[in-house]
Amino acid sequence: MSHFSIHKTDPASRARRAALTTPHGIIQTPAFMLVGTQATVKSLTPAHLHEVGAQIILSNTYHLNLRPGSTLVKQLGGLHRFMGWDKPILTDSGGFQVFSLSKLRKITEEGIRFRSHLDGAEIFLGPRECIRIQAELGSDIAMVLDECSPYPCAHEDARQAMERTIRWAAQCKDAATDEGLFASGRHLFAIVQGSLYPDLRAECAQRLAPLDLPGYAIGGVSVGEPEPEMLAQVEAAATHLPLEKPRYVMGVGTPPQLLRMIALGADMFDCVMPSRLARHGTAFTLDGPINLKNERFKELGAPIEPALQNYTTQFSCAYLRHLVVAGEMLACTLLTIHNEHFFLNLMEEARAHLEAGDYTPWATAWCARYENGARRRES
RNA sequence: GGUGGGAUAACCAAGUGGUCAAAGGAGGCAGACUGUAAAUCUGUCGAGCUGAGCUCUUCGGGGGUUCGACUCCCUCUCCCACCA
Repeated sequence: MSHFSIHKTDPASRARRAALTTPHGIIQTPAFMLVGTQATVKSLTPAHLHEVGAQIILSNTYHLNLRPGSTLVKQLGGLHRFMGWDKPILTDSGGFQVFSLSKLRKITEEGIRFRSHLDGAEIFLGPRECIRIQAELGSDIAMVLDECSPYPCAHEDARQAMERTIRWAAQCKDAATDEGLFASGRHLFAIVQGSLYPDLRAECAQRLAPLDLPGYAIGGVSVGEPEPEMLAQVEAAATHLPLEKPRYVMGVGTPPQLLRMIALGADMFDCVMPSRLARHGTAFTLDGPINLKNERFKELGAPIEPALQNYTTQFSCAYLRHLVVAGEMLACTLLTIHNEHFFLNLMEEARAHLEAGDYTPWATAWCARYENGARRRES
């Protein structure tokens, strides 16, 4: 029996309702993964994670290797035990840091040489290192080392990054086999690169498919390009990925973007948006995001979103605004609970509508309300 | 009673003859944030005009010197310190 089973497909789009089995449990898809880069979803405890309905969280190879070190985590019983989270964990490879810490790195065929953003020490991350670290962390889903192109990017440069990503993917697969990753039921996902070029996206997806990995990701999106271009890249890659494997779009997106990518056949997502915006005072509502720092919430006794039930919605906008304005740390926790719940709840509804067979009309109406609400506030 | 120090934008605080509507901070109001070097960053905050810009009113009160004063002089008021 496969680790990925598709239960239902949407009659009006390429969306599908499926489930992905990992050593720490089954993930119902479409799924949103909370980002816990440094072995914590900022401001939340594992109890909160369960409460908001998290099925799986993402953590990061680069950061955990720098501090506290993957060997230590392994000694202490692995990442799950270390952080007190017993459900699945996906670890990002550090490939994205190639992009986001670009001033501190040098890329060669062997891998990436970083200057630590913490103390400037030089560190090397190649395919083998990257897999070894993720194996030590004990992640359920490891990611291959990839090279994320900046935006904009010349076709030739994008091709080179793509070629390197494909070579590294094969090396990562070998390393993962050697580490016994697959034997223990853990997964390795390859990553499609190719920047904004549909031909590269298609080629990359087609050339990665024969590796026959447990899943495929679409990377290098939402790095500054306009939304239509981002969705076009997802579509270009997704249509050439194996139907029977999970597809994970890395690092996105806004709620409407998630629904649109589901329609393009994407199954998994992760994004810092709900937690970061929470820390910056923004809360998600069915009518678009609101900035609680705004004066209009000063005396508002209503909850952020009356249609949603979570720990935070018992409080008034006025109270939450007060916490944000006063710089209280509880503001971070409460708003993160709400925002993460908002995203996870959206995925739950999407799954329900996929099962009911009315995903496309539902998603269209949902986006219309969200985007009209946001627009109404702007005017 | 004497001597010295001080009063700057609704708060703190620089400036000490023109480049000052006046640094900086705090605070207010808005904006950004998409595989987290982010509880971060950006803009804006005397008034009026839609505005690059222009006009008007500001540095305790009053008077003076000067082409020109937040900056110099006189005086008054209030605060602070020390001496009586």
